Amino acid sequence: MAKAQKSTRDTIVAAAEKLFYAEGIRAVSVDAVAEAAGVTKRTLYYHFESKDELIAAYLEGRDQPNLKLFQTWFSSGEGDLATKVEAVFVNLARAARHPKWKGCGFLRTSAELANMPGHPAIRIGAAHKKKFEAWMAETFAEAGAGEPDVLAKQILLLLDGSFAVVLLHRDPGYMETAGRAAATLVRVALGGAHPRASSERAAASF
Amino acid sequence: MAKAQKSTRDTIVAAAEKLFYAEGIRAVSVDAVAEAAGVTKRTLYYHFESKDELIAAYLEGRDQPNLKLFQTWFSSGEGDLATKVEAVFVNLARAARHPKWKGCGFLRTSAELANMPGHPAIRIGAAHKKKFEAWMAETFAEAGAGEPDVLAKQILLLLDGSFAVVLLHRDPGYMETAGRAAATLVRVALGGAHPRASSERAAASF
DNA sequence: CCAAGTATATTCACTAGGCGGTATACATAG
DNA sequence: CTATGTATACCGCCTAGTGAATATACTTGG
Repeated sequence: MAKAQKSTRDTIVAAAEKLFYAEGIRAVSVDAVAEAAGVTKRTLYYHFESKDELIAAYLEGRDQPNLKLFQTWFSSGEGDLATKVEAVFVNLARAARHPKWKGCGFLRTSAELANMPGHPAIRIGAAHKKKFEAWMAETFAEAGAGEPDVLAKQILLLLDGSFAVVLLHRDPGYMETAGRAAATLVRVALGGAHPRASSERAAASF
Repeated sequence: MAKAQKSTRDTIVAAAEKLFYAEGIRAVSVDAVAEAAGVTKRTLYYHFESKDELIAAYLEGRDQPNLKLFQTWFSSGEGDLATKVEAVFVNLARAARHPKWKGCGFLRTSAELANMPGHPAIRIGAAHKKKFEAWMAETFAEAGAGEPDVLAKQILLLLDGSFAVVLLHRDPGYMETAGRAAATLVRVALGGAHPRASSERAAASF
């Protein structure tokens, strides 16, 4: 169903995605996107009201594919839950070794637009990360982990941390280190034993 | 030593810091920095060769103060090592609740300049984070933690992850969650016991 | 079954202002 | 009188966004 024939709008979004991800939002002009898409700027502005709307469309288009990718990586992990979580990080490290890798488009956009807190693109990014977190929380809950919501947030923190750190140092090894940390946290939450199993100190000390 | 009298150069850097941090690098023009500093653009270009050099000076100026702040927060934690590490995150959460907080200037800059990997500002940011990591590693080594270098990287990942996540969601609660994760990892590395104490699976499974 | 009309999609040419950076000249201090 | 620092004015280019005309595709009337 749905003809595969690429509409003009899709062509523009595809060009925007490539450029925005490679160069950054503010570094790429609307003219550049239009030229890369093979249309005039006026045509672009027929399909999008503003550059901001184009940015939003770019991220909107990355939401589902990215989530699917994480889920595929997770499923590919052979072993217990901790190993599957770690597999996400190992695969991410592999992806980060590709020369065109430039971090997480959602996080980079939120960094660039930090002075526009309500920007639609930021809301889309926030929703994307919330979906990841919800998926993780559900997975942990099914496995019977203590405080699955907290654990999900911690995995997200390690994931986004590795995006940020690897972008800065250009050393994907950090992702594998993050994966080990994630696996440790999962095992503590599951096997739950040795280091004060994390309950009943819910708020942090001071 | 060193007269406190603010030189023109320092005034410019101070103005650049305020604007770059609040609005982002590419969103702020050289004219805007000059005006905020109360000098003409030509004067600014007498003290700095280019905008890139000004960006580098901005981050250079944040290096030591930021590190000192982390160390102060760490020392303020009353209790064992894990509690002191957690204190860094708790204090960071408090800072992040300030309305002018806009994440980590180093990480945001590296996100904005992701298409210029060798940029001086990125090198300064990388060096800054390495200093943090080295300080953590040394602290953990003194405490006799297993694999202090790995643990230091994991704390850094949680720290930078919380910068990224909180910038996106505007929910400093994530920092406290990261602090709990950090404390757990420290306890596992110190008390070292229950969940396969992390040695001898150094590389990740596949 | 074709003509007229209309909605969609696209183009060229343009604006008004902002951008990083500079040529030149002037002040002040040693 | 020279070195350091500051100012005015400017350059060429790029920026997001637009006005008006046009081409294509679908409807509708006869």
